[in-house]
Amino acid sequence: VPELPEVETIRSDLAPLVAGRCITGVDVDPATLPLLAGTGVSLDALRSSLVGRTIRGLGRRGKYLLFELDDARTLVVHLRMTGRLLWRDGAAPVEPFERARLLLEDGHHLRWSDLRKFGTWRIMDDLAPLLARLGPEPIDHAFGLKAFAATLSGRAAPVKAVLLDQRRMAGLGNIYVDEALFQARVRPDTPGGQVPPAAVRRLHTACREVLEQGIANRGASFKDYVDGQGNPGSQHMYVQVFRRQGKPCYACGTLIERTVVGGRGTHFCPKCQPRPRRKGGSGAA
DNA sequence: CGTTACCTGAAA
DNA sequence: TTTCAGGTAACG
Repeated sequence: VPELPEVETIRSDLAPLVAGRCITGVDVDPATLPLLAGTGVSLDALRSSLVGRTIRGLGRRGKYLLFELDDARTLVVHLRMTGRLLWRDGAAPVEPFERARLLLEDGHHLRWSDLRKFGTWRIMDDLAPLLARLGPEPIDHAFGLKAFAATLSGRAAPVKAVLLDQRRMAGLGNIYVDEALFQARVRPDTPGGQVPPAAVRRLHTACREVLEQGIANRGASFKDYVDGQGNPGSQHMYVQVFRRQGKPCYACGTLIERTVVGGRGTHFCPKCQPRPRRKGGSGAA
């Protein structure tokens, strides 16, 4: 249940282990294959794309992991809700909910575990169509306030929905969005276009900071997420609002509330994150 | 734009 | 037994 910090942690764990290694085999549970690789993709086709290829490097864009292959193609992996990629000795026991594995020349395996089978592996010749669907990285300092403000400007959708939309910016998910909105003191259901300018500035900074904190803490392990070695992160110990409904706000003591915004469970402090004043308050706070 | 479906297990 | 889950694509 990986968002940008969790995917980045896995990437940084696995990159030095897989770089320069040749793939010597691929196994996939037949019942999972059409969900994992796409309907109509045979195991033979997947093997012919991967076996014999050397992994040049491991990249990331948004929540996608990019295994760069030596034939200029890319194995694009998305973990969705419960996907895991685990670096294991070839003799290690089968993982819980293991659905696939990549065999590497040094005897290690990358084990793919995915309880809910939502995760995907796709071989892509050209990443352009994928990248075109993704907005900028919120942690990229080149993604400035002006561009950020433009994504919110004029939008009627709740600011939370805008921040979750991977086409506008890529990498935030439900945990970090709630945390960023708390840090910026913005109520999640505020229409994007009605977030006051000062709050837009705070939110721009908050999105970067919560993601960077998540990376520093190696991700949030509420339930399913583990890193590339199978170890949990610690970011869940430091969340301010996510899944803290009914508990006191660390800043003011008011009880955290839970609602649904954009179809997602949403957590906020009703006092620290007030509704913006609608009339006469359109100027900077 | 909001809602539904995809899949499975844990928790209520 | 029912509801819920950190994601996204496909609906209406």
